Order: sequence, then C-alpha cells, then structure tokens
Amino acid sequence: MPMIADTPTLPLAQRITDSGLRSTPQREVVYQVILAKRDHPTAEEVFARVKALMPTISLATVYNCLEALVQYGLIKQVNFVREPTRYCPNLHEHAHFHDEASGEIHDIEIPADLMNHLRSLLPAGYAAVSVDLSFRGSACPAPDPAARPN
Amino acid sequence: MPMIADTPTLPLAQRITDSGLRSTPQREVVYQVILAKRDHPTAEEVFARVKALMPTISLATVYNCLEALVQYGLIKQVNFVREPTRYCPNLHEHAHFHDEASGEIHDIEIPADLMNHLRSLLPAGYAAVSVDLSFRGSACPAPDPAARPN
DNA sequence: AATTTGATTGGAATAATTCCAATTCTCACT
DNA sequence: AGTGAGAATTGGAATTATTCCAATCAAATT
Repeated sequence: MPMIADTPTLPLAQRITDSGLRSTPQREVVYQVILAKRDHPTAEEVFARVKALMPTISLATVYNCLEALVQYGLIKQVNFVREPTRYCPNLHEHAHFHDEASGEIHDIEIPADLMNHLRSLLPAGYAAVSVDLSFRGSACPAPDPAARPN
Repeated sequence: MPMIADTPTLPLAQRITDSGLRSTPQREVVYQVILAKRDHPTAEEVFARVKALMPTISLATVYNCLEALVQYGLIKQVNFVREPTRYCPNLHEHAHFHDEASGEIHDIEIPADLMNHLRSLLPAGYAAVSVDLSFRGSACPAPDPAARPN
C-alpha cells in the first residue's frame, strides 16, 4: 500500500521533523489544528478540535504534544491572569491584547527594535530568554467618529 | 474601651478606606504582610504569613482579600507561565524578571514614557487598562568584572 | 525478528482557585 | 444602645487545569 501522498499532512510532518522533534500522527494533528485557525486556543479547545479528526486521542497526549511543540519552538504559549494557558501559532515576536469584553486575544505587532530596546532595559547580569508583553482592556471595532459606511 | 491608638495598623486601615474599600481586620492583615516584604508571594504564601498574625483566618478569606485589594488598586497581581498567581506591593508601573534558576521575581523599572510608547502601539480602538511586561531568563549576581569589595 | 527507546493512553493525583451555605460582623438608622 | 440589612468571613466541597503513572503501543536499530 502507498504510505504517503494521500493526506495533506506531508509539509506538517516535515516541519515537525525539521525542528528536531520526532513526528507522530498525534503531534501532526495537534500542530495542524493550531495552524488551521489563527486564534489562541486552550489545551481543552485544542483537544475538542483534534478529536474531530482523531477521536481516539487523549487529553494527556494533547498536553504532551503541546508541550513538545512549544519546546521545539513550533508554537508559543501565552497566559493571562486567571486564565488557562493558551497556544499560539504566530512565531513572529509579538504582543497580545486580551479583550475583556469578548474574551478574545488579538496579536499585536511590535517593531523588533522596540523589543530589543525593552531587553536592553534589564540591569547588567540579567539575560532574558523571552519577553512577554500583553495588554488587557477593551477593543472597540470602530473608534474614529468619521467615515463609517455601515 | 479605647477603640483606636493601641495597634499600629491605623495608617493601613486609612489607606484601605481611602481607596474606597471597606476596611476589615482580615483585609488589614493581608495588606500588611504584603507591604512588609518587597517580594511576590503566592496566595498560599500570604496565607502562611498571615496565619502567624491571625491564626483563625481562612484561605478563602485570603483569596477574597487579595481579590478586593487588587480590585481597589492597593496591590497588583502578576503571573507567569504555569505558576500560581503572585501578588506585588509595588504600585509603580514596572516590569518583572522571572529568574528561572532561583525562581525569584525581580522588579524592573521601566521609564514611564516607554510604557506609554508601548500603549501607543495599539491599533485605533484598542484601549489598554493594563500593560504587563515580563522577562524570563537567568540573572547573574555579579556581572561587571570591576569594583567588587568582599 | 528482537530489543530498546520513546509515545500514547486512561485514570488517578495534585495544585490552584472558586463556590456555597451558614455564621458573624459592620454600619446606618432608630 | 438596639436592630436590621447588607457585606464579609468561614470551612468544606466542588471545579478547573494540569501533571503523574503504570501499562500498552509504535517505531527505529541491531
């Protein structure tokens, strides 16, 4: 029987092995659902989405896969006060905005030089592995009073 | 019997009521232990410290008090990936450095204009109530090779 | 094909936090 | 000072998020 060329997961498996992580069907499907939607699902949400594609997967495996994917730099994790950990497919260094009204999380692009500037504020002897910048507040869809078609 | 002037908690009670929050003995003692040490205790750590002063207090009340103090702006809460929420007496807008080696959290001062600059990066319609900036990495105690007594 | 190593699984265990109903306290008002 | 309404506190149960564990399964290497 043909082993390849009947599922579109090839590039995914590629990307996983390229990172140095062994590829497994479970890791592929977890990675796939995170890339499929540009949002910030919790482990439980990932589990729910993954079960649609692979009904036999367990929650423990989803946690394991997420941890492995984070560790090998394929996804990032974010967290907010009193919220479960969320996972993010956007590897580009960026900030997050947590909209308290809708509960949604939006990516905020931050110029790279500013991120580096933030790092440079650390006292001598402090080496930052990661910088976490997040905003909390509310987002109004149409703020400027002029020019609204509707 | 005299109702006041026999405990040094007066200014604390003052500060609590001034914030608009009703002062209670429990809230005072929770506030007191957080101000007493410039660190970042978890709720359990606060509970342990508070019990030394008020052995009958319950953990639920510590959580309630912490929540109330945060809500009325008397303390701040911080959190890190896969760590319990921590509480911080430093109201001055600042960042945190989480030292992975020691587990310690250090306050990092950030110029106010830079914090405002960060806020200004948000797209129109996004209003940030709070900005959370935290670093994760390792801190070496003596970085500069010159000038060390001892 | 056998061995070894690593991954997955389900369920139990743990950790952090919240909920709840009963009691107690505080404050405002007689 | 006494009383009643509303708020805070309490202990324990419940919930949520996550990790642990031992057994099974799969894959890579000899």
